[in-house]
Amino acid sequence: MVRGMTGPHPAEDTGANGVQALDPQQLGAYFALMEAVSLLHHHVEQHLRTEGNLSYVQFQLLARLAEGHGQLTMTQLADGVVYSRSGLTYQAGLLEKAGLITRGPSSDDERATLVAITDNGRALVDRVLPGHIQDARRLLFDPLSDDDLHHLGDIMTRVRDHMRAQPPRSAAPRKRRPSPSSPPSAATQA
Amino acid sequence: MVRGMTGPHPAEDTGANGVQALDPQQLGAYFALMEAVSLLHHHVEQHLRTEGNLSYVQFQLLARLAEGHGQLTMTQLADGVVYSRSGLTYQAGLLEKAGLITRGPSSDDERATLVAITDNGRALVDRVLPGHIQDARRLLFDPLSDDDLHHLGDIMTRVRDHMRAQPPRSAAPRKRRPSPSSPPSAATQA
DNA sequence: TCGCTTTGCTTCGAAGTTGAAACACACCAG
DNA sequence: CTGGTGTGTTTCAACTTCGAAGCAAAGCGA
Repeated sequence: MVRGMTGPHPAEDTGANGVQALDPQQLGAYFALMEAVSLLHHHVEQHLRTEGNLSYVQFQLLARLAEGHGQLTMTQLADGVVYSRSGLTYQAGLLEKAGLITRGPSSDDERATLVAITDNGRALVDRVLPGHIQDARRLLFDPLSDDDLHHLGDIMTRVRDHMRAQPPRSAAPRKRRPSPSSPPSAATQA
Repeated sequence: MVRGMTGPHPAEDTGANGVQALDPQQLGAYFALMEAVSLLHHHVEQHLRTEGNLSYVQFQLLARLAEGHGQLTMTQLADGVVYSRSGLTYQAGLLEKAGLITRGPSSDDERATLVAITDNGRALVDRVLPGHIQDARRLLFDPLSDDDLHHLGDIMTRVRDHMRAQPPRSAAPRKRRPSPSSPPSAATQA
């Protein structure tokens, strides 16, 4: 995709904006990555839908709640899955109505809403996860060697952590914009 | 991310469903991949929006039209971008109204709609692409070595091609596709 | 304690996305 | 040619998603 960019358009566009050459290898890797994940996402979503009537986001939320056995606030949850807060409110409403999670007030912070997974929710995750993993394995890992897998995990972990260092997407300050380098703290990772 | 699955739950769930062990390395790579791309997608989307008032999908469509200098049908376009056909109709409407593309009938096939990029559209892509690439470079390639980059491109290209081999997402047959709950009578196979 | 700012969440309206159904043409067997 | 099926697009209604605005509690300095 867009490989033709180096054709009609000069690759060395060092003109007014001083952009470096558009490395075709980077372009290729970038677009392949985006398309592959897009395809993977669609397949997985379809699988989750038929298997447990869940969207990928809902699955992520449940999985996140299932791994840590404590409760999480809405914000922690939203940041954990790269999702808007209002969107999370909506999804949490659905999941609660389906009896998969519970929402309750926090004694710690009167404003916060603590979300916890129910037994039903946990059961659903347990029921759906194996198939989900198999799906991902078949689509993603089938054409990869063990070495590839290792390298991929290593690379994407580094990239993810690098991106997490950027200000979290849902934390856009609402009144003032502090310096563009506010350390998001390792709260998410820890 | 769901790493705890190997804890309370036996990793060798070879029970009723015969699922193999959920390889934690695969899990890690998979979730890191999904989250990283999700973050990347959000950043890029925001950039494209402020830079050229485009969504990522719209950019993809224009880029795809810009690289090949011919015209594409709606279906070709939708498949190329991993997008629903109805969604493409909507986006094409916006892009056409913005004067970035043109839609016209095909002389070849009376049903088809041929989409072509306009000079304005091409100019917009040229204007936005460098910054887009720089963005991706900063977020994605910054923490990677040349070797990593090479490996990543290689891996994702293979994965993408592997997934493309699966039936394209928008090609679900429309007639003989009774839902698993519709036909109480065995009318499926007549 | 009183104000002012920040933070956690929800509500609201607008925009985007999707699959199913509707259309219209293409293609093939008879 | 005629009927039946397949294919390319759009329309439609329902659902999701998002950001902005709103509300309430927390934090902080005077």
